[in-house]
Amino acid sequence: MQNRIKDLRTIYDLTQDELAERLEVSRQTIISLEKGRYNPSIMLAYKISKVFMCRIEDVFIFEEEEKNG
Amino acid sequence: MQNRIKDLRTIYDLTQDELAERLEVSRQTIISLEKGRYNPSIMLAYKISKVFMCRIEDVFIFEEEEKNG
DNA sequence: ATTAAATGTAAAATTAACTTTACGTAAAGG
DNA sequence: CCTTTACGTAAAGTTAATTTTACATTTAAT
Repeated sequence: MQNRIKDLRTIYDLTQDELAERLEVSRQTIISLEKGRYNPSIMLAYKISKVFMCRIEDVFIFEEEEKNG
Repeated sequence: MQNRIKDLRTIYDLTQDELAERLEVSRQTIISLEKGRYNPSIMLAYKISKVFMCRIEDVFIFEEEEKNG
Protein backbone atom coordinates (compact mmCIF):
# COMPACT_ATOMS: atom_id res chain seq x y z
CA MET A 1 0.00 0.00 0.00
CA GLN A 2 1.31 3.40 -0.94
CA ASN A 3 0.51 6.83 0.41
CA ARG A 4 0.92 10.44 -0.58
CA ILE A 5 1.68 11.79 2.89
CA LYS A 6 5.10 13.19 2.10
CA ASP A 7 3.86 14.88 -1.07
CA LEU A 8 0.83 16.34 0.64
CA ARG A 9 2.89 17.46 3.58
CA THR A 10 5.22 19.28 1.23
CA ILE A 11 2.31 20.85 -0.62
CA TYR A 12 0.88 22.05 2.67
CA ASP A 13 4.32 23.25 3.73
CA LEU A 14 4.39 21.30 6.96
CA THR A 15 7.39 19.77 8.69
CA GLN A 16 7.20 16.25 10.03
CA ASP A 17 7.10 17.76 13.48
CA GLU A 18 4.24 20.06 12.67
CA LEU A 19 2.22 17.30 11.06
CA ALA A 20 2.91 15.01 14.01
CA GLU A 21 1.68 17.69 16.39
CA ARG A 22 -1.48 18.26 14.42
CA LEU A 23 -2.20 14.55 14.35
CA GLU A 24 -1.20 14.09 17.97
CA VAL A 25 1.29 11.37 17.12
CA SER A 26 5.05 11.20 17.39
CA ARG A 27 7.38 12.35 14.66
CA GLN A 28 8.57 8.76 14.36
CA THR A 29 5.09 7.78 13.32
CA ILE A 30 5.16 10.31 10.49
CA ILE A 31 8.55 9.11 9.33
CA SER A 32 7.50 5.49 9.44
CA LEU A 33 4.31 6.20 7.54
CA GLU A 34 6.10 8.25 4.89
CA LYS A 35 8.67 5.51 4.52
CA GLY A 36 5.91 2.92 4.23
CA ARG A 37 7.24 0.97 7.18
CA TYR A 38 3.74 0.34 8.44
CA ASN A 39 0.13 1.21 7.84
CA PRO A 40 -1.81 3.60 10.02
CA SER A 41 -4.89 2.82 12.00
CA ILE A 42 -8.09 3.97 10.37
CA MET A 43 -8.41 6.77 12.92
CA LEU A 44 -4.98 8.09 12.08
CA ALA A 45 -5.66 7.70 8.37
CA TYR A 46 -8.82 9.69 8.84
CA LYS A 47 -7.06 12.44 10.78
CA ILE A 48 -4.41 12.66 8.07
CA SER A 49 -7.05 13.01 5.38
CA LYS A 50 -8.66 15.81 7.39
CA VAL A 51 -5.40 17.75 7.70
CA PHE A 52 -5.01 17.53 3.95
CA MET A 53 -8.69 18.26 3.37
CA CYS A 54 -9.40 15.21 1.27
CA ARG A 55 -10.69 11.69 1.52
CA ILE A 56 -8.80 8.72 2.90
CA GLU A 57 -8.74 7.24 -0.58
CA ASP A 58 -6.98 10.36 -1.83
CA VAL A 59 -4.09 9.89 0.61
CA PHE A 60 -3.76 6.12 0.61
CA ILE A 61 -3.42 4.10 -2.55
CA PHE A 62 -4.64 0.57 -2.02
CA GLU A 63 -4.84 -0.71 -5.57
CA GLU A 64 -2.26 -0.71 -8.28
CA GLU A 65 -2.86 2.38 -10.33
CA GLU A 66 -3.80 1.83 -13.93
CA LYS A 67 -0.72 2.92 -15.80
CA ASN A 68 -2.05 2.53 -19.32
CA GLY A 69 -5.33 2.09 -20.64
CA MET B 1 -16.01 6.02 16.12
CA GLN B 2 -19.03 4.17 14.86
CA ASN B 3 -19.41 1.83 11.95
CA ARG B 4 -22.18 0.34 9.83
CA ILE B 5 -20.63 -3.11 9.46
CA LYS B 6 -23.46 -5.02 11.11
CA ASP B 7 -26.11 -3.18 9.09
CA LEU B 8 -24.24 -3.64 5.84
CA ARG B 9 -23.58 -7.27 6.61
CA THR B 10 -27.29 -7.81 7.16
CA ILE B 11 -28.14 -5.97 3.96
CA TYR B 12 -25.71 -8.14 2.08
CA ASP B 13 -27.08 -11.22 3.84
CA LEU B 14 -23.75 -12.39 5.17
CA THR B 15 -23.06 -14.21 8.41
CA GLN B 16 -20.16 -13.10 10.59
CA ASP B 17 -18.36 -16.23 9.48
CA GLU B 18 -18.87 -15.51 5.81
CA LEU B 19 -17.72 -11.92 6.15
CA ALA B 20 -14.69 -13.03 8.14
CA GLU B 21 -13.77 -15.51 5.43
CA ARG B 22 -14.10 -12.91 2.70
CA LEU B 23 -11.91 -10.50 4.63
CA GLU B 24 -9.49 -13.21 5.65
CA VAL B 25 -9.82 -12.38 9.33
CA SER B 26 -11.21 -14.33 12.25
CA ARG B 27 -14.85 -14.24 13.28
CA GLN B 28 -13.72 -12.67 16.54
CA THR B 29 -12.42 -9.72 14.60
CA ILE B 30 -15.83 -9.19 13.01
CA ILE B 31 -17.58 -9.44 16.35
CA SER B 32 -15.16 -7.01 17.95
CA LEU B 33 -15.51 -4.53 15.12
CA GLU B 34 -19.29 -4.72 15.13
CA LYS B 35 -19.29 -4.25 18.89
CA GLY B 36 -16.93 -1.31 18.55
CA ARG B 37 -14.34 -2.91 20.78
CA TYR B 38 -11.56 -1.68 18.57
CA ASN B 39 -10.88 0.06 15.31
CA PRO B 40 -9.67 -1.76 12.24
CA SER B 41 -6.42 -1.18 10.47
CA ILE B 42 -6.75 0.89 7.33
CA MET B 43 -6.17 -2.19 5.21
CA LEU B 44 -8.99 -4.05 6.88
CA ALA B 45 -11.22 -0.99 6.67
CA TYR B 46 -10.48 -0.82 2.99
CA LYS B 47 -11.25 -4.51 2.44
CA ILE B 48 -14.54 -4.09 4.30
CA SER B 49 -15.51 -1.15 2.12
CA LYS B 50 -14.75 -3.25 -0.95
CA VAL B 51 -16.96 -6.12 0.19
CA PHE B 52 -19.77 -3.65 0.65
CA MET B 53 -18.95 -1.85 -2.56
CA CYS B 54 -18.64 1.59 -1.05
CA ARG B 55 -16.08 3.99 0.34
CA ILE B 56 -14.39 3.72 3.71
CA GLU B 57 -16.23 6.86 4.78
CA ASP B 58 -19.52 5.12 4.03
CA VAL B 59 -18.77 2.30 6.45
CA PHE B 60 -17.02 4.19 9.22
CA ILE B 61 -18.49 7.23 10.88
CA PHE B 62 -15.77 9.40 12.32
CA GLU B 63 -17.64 12.58 13.11
CA GLU B 64 -20.73 13.07 15.15
CA GLU B 65 -23.60 13.10 12.71
CA GLU B 66 -25.58 16.29 12.53
CA LYS B 67 -28.83 15.38 14.22
CA ASN B 68 -30.65 18.65 13.73
CA GLY B 69 -30.16 22.03 12.20
C1' DA C 1 33.40 26.55 11.65
C1' DT C 2 29.26 26.51 14.41
C1' DT C 3 24.44 26.57 15.31
C1' DA C 4 19.82 25.33 14.41
C1' DA C 5 16.17 23.13 11.82
C1' DA C 6 14.59 19.26 9.35
C1' DT C 7 15.11 14.62 8.25
C1' DG C 8 16.67 10.07 9.10
C1' DT C 9 18.06 5.42 11.62
C1' DA C 10 17.95 2.14 15.39
C1' DA C 11 16.19 -0.23 19.18
C1' DA C 12 13.54 -1.12 23.27
C1' DA C 13 9.03 -0.50 25.35
C1' DT C 14 4.08 0.01 25.27
C1' DT C 15 -0.46 -0.26 23.32
C1' DA C 16 -3.82 -1.83 20.16
C1' DA C 17 -5.24 -4.97 16.58
C1' DC C 18 -6.00 -9.56 15.57
C1' DT C 19 -5.90 -14.80 16.41
C1' DT C 20 -6.89 -18.92 18.71
C1' DT C 21 -9.32 -21.73 21.72
C1' DA C 22 -13.00 -22.77 24.54
C1' DC C 23 -17.34 -22.27 26.11
C1' DG C 24 -22.48 -20.21 26.54
C1' DT C 25 -26.99 -18.99 24.50
C1' DA C 26 -30.87 -18.75 21.42
C1' DA C 27 -33.41 -20.08 17.28
C1' DA C 28 -34.75 -23.56 13.66
C1' DG C 29 -35.36 -28.21 12.11
C1' DG C 30 -34.88 -33.28 12.39
C1' DC D 1 -34.83 -34.13 22.71
C1' DC D 2 -30.80 -33.46 19.81
C1' DT D 3 -28.17 -31.22 16.33
C1' DT D 4 -26.85 -27.41 13.64
C1' DT D 5 -26.32 -22.54 12.73
C1' DA D 6 -25.48 -17.98 14.13
C1' DC D 7 -24.17 -14.94 17.58
C1' DG D 8 -21.89 -13.81 21.80
C1' DT D 9 -18.21 -13.66 25.84
C1' DA D 10 -13.66 -14.41 27.94
C1' DA D 11 -8.94 -14.86 28.13
C1' DA D 12 -4.32 -15.81 26.66
C1' DG D 13 -1.15 -15.30 22.92
C1' DT D 14 0.90 -13.15 18.67
C1' DT D 15 1.72 -9.45 15.51
C1' DA D 16 1.70 -4.78 14.11
C1' DA D 17 1.21 0.12 15.23
C1' DT D 18 2.95 3.76 17.98
C1' DT D 19 6.02 5.89 21.54
C1' DT D 20 10.24 7.12 23.57
C1' DT D 21 14.98 7.96 23.60
C1' DA D 22 19.22 8.65 21.55
C1' DC D 23 22.10 9.73 17.99
C1' DA D 24 23.60 10.73 12.81
C1' DT D 25 23.14 13.50 8.44
C1' DT D 26 21.99 17.30 5.60
C1' DT D 27 21.00 22.08 4.65
C1' DA D 28 20.76 26.98 5.59
C1' DA D 29 22.10 30.84 8.18
C1' DT D 30 25.49 33.28 11.25
